[in-house]
Amino acid sequence: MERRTRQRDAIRRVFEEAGRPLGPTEVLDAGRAHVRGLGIATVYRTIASLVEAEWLTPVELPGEPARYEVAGQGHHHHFRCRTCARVFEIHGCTGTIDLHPPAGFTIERHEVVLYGLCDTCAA
Amino acid sequence: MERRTRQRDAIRRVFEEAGRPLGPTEVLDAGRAHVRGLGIATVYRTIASLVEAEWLTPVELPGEPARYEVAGQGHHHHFRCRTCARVFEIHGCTGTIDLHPPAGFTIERHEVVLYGLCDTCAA
DNA sequence: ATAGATGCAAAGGGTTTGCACTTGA
DNA sequence: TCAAGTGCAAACCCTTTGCATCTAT
Repeated sequence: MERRTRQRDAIRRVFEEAGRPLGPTEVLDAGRAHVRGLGIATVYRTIASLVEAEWLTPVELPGEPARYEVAGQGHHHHFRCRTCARVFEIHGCTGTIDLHPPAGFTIERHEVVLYGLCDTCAA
Repeated sequence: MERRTRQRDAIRRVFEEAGRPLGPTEVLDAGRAHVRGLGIATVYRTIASLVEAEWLTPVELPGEPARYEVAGQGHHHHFRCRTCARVFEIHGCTGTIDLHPPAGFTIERHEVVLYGLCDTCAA
């Protein structure tokens, strides 16, 4: 991520305007509105360097290709709509999980993924 | 899943003896100890029909190919060892998660995945 | 000018499918 | 017997990589 290019500006802008985690194909589609001929390889390479630069964070859900969101948003969970398949960030979730692992197992972290209907699809 | 074959017996046995979720490659490797020349396509097809028959349940973890476990074990979470990458079933976990989704969002279910060190790798 | 970035196409990994051969009932 | 099941190889999908071309500095 050394030079500033139209492609990279467009890809960053797509993430900023989306406000939710996006997959490479979603980025490609939205990015082509800004840069005609944008290639999928450029999307993947740019995402990789933005993750490396900690400007993006990977969001991985079970059984699906990785999405990415703008980094630095603090602790939150992710919500996937079962109808439109879009993923949203859910802030303000609290809760505790009491873990009783088998003897000898050490739990270092956990991931929580929520599923349901988003506002648009529920309407 | 209409005929009984050496391959299918071997694959079911591999799952029963493993006692933890297995991926197709793990099944292939273990299955070849019982049936020489076992093919990966047969593993995939047999897993698919065992899932269809509800004898197996898919276990999907973020960013990884699906694993499968013997069905009918009630509610439990999954634990992935960061060192050996094996996945274990964790029963007896309790906890609550207070969810405060945005207005209009409906949460129907959630998934929890635990990460850490298994007993063997911690030793 | 020139090294970094891009786009295309080919290559990679995991999974699925087509097809001729094998085998269970 | 003969349709279901198997193994191989090719096809697929998503992602990464090689390479000639383009471009920001």
